[in-house]
Amino acid sequence: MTENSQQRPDSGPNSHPELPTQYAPADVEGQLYERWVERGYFEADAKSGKDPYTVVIPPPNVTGSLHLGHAFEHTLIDALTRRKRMQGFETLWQPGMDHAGIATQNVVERELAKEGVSRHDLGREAFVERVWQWKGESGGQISGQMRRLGDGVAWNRERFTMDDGLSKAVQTIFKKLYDDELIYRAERIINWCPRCLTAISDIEVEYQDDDGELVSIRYGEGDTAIVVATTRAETMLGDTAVAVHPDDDRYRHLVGTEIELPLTGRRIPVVADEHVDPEFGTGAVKVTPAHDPNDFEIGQRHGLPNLSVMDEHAVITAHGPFQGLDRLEARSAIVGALRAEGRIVAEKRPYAHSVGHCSRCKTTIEPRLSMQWWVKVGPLAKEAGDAVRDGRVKIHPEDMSKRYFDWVDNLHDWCISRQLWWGHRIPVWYGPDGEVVCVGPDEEPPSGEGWTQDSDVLDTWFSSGLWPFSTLGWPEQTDSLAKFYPNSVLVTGYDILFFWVARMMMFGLYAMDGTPPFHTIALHGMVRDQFGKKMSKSFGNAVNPLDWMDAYGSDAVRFTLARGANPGVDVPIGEDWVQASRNFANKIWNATRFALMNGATVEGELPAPERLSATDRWILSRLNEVVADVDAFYDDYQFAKLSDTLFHFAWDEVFDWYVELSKTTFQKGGAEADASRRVLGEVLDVTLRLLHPVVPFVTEKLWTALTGQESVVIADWPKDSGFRDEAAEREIENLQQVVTEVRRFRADQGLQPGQKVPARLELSGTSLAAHEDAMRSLLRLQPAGEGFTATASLPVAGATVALDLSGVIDVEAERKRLAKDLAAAEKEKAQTTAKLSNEGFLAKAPDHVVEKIRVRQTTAEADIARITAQLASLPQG
RNA sequence: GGGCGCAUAGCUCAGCGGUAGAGCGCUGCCCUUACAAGGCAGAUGUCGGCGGUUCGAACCCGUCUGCGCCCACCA
Repeated sequence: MTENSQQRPDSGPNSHPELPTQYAPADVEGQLYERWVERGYFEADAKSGKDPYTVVIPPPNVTGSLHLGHAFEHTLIDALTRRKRMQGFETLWQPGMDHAGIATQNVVERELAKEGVSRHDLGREAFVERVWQWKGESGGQISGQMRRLGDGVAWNRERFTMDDGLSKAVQTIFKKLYDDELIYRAERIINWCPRCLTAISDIEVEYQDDDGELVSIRYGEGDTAIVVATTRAETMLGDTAVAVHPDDDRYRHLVGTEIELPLTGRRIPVVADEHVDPEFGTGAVKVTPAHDPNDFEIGQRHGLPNLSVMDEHAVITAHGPFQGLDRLEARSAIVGALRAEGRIVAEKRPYAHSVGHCSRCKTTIEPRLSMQWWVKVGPLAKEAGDAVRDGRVKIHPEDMSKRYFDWVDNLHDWCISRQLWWGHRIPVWYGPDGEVVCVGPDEEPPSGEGWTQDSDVLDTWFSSGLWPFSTLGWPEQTDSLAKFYPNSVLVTGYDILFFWVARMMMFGLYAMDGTPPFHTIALHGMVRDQFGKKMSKSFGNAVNPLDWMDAYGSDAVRFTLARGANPGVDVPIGEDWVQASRNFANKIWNATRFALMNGATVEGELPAPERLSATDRWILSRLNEVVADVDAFYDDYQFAKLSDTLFHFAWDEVFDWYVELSKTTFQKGGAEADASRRVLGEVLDVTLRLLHPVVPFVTEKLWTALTGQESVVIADWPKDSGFRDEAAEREIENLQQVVTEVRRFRADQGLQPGQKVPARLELSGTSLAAHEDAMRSLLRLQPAGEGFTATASLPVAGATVALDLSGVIDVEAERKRLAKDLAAAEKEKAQTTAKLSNEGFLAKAPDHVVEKIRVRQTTAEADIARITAQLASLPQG
């Protein structure tokens, strides 16, 4: 805290009995949240007669704690659902967590490693027990963070992807897919992580350019010599052919013959295959069907044997001098041996090429031939694409749908089995005589001698793909499922569009008879640091949201995040900005204090417009415009815009102008003051309700103090009453113009803000006459007493403010400033005049634009007259 | 190799055909009885370069340059 935070005592005429001069989030947030939960505000009733509004949480992994990206996502979902709840929907914000198979298993394995224990030391059962233990701790931490953030989730419905109900859902859909022949088992080349010792799916592989070495090796001798190139020399031990293009004249004579494979004493055939690009390299490719996906396909086409030469740890198993070497050791050993034989004809190093890495542990992926379970995605993906194509599901922002189609329309089959211990066990049993039985959820697994269950578990996305309906009780036909499916909107990051969103679409359509899991997919961006850099632990710029919540309050963190949330775009966030949001919360706090101390009220009907001052009519008119704007932004998921709109309306218009103007009104008292107290109450009441979904805590505290009601959580969402008063809006704009102009003059003249100046206001013939007292108060103007001499005369907006600054005024400074303004006004007049004499413009520009230019011209002319008059009124010197 | 996106004030970003905007930062004055986590006033941009369309372009089209992201089985 700075020295400035030294406070005035919280007593005396400016104190409020309950609200101190500074908002202290820590004092209110925790207890408010617990009260909301206790009162059951966030629970959702499946039997309610209200229309449903459903959003599921993108289930956080139970791998640790939430980061700022979660805080961001939760802020958006919470704002959406809080508004809908206030609008009277039966609102469900479904909480839960994801077991996150491989990620969690890795975390727990790392924990064990610290104790010097491997999972194999524990054995499967004990290890899984250990992971459950971890889940308990980590899960508690996560829900604690969610409470701090203010997430209005239905805690009584919390689910976990591994709980009984969801496991049953997994088994049910597995069985259904199996019976429909959309799940099958096959031996293929898969992405193998030699560290995690499991297969992973295509999207779990991250490609990056690594430096390697491209060696060109001569196979065969003399006439039969063919040069092939590789970055993975060790795989040559498993080569079972060399392939060339069928039309390649260079090799035509060799197709069908056999050549010698160096180091092995084996002879391998030369085959012709369309896949080979004759333009690339030498136009000849070594074929290793067991260790490369392309080669595997070539092998299939030509009936080549699949020769595996590495085990699951990527250690060479092929007999000979290289047996037992790790793949990288083997690589250099083999290159060395080939070089010794004079087989290496070229080496290129470094050779940057794209290499796949395990997204969980960054280990280089080894393509490996393996028996795995697969989902046949073709028919499912077709449906998932069509649902978006025909508009049943909308992707927001829309240009993200291109990415979606690109993926859904070009999908390979999905490898769903994982050689892990943490996850849903594959419900398939193998019999002693090679029987394969898929067991449904209500069936007994086959028992007896020799029957064993498949030891693999399912990809974690298999269960999270069911999340929109499994959390509602599916496969049981529950009331909740009937009420809350499909979900209203899915709010999630564009980074898991493929991992999660596409899978939910496929499974939702499949399991729920063609009903897509949600109406809208609202994609948000990634949280970045204040310089737009990706946040990561290794880069040292990752922020624990709790730290900022402790320092500035949850509302401040939420408001900052919401204010940066442009659809689909990454959101940078810095501590300075959180401070600014904290300041905003404090500003709201103090404005409401002011209102309470001055008797603002929400009691009784709002007085009819005829009984209100222009100031009151102006702010009510603006208030309703803001209600309409905010609604439109919410419906379009424009969180940044709605937050910004509220920020500026509250601070600039309500706090800086309306509250300041109301001080004069309250001082004068009478019927106008009474009406104004009611209007101020109304404005704050509505503004706090509008702000509540984004900054729930401070608004709850203040709104209940203002209204005496139970909670803003269950208050009605404001409606645009339709009231507009453009005349009043123009009138206050004029007032603002005059006040600003005179303030500027005062500042330019170096007058102290508090210094009183004698002045005469000429307001007759303008709409500003009623505001004289307010203007005098805002501008520190005294009545023009005896001996008043107007040394400066400021005509603005039809009014004139004459000031007596005898002996104080700096005539030269003012003359200079006016000259500058005059030049600007004259330039403006010239520009607009030119435009208005442009025939093309007049002929083609729309009326409202022409009208706008006319107004600008008129304004410029008025400014010229005003400034000229001001110049003339300056004392000659 | 394909696809998408971005280049606007010192920083991070809105604006996407009719006078250049916000927050933070910056300058000056002020503890004016809601708030110094504040008030008032102010400065700051050939809207990446070059062409084109248009009465008019930060905004549309083409092109170049520099970034970023996604997808892909180039040995």
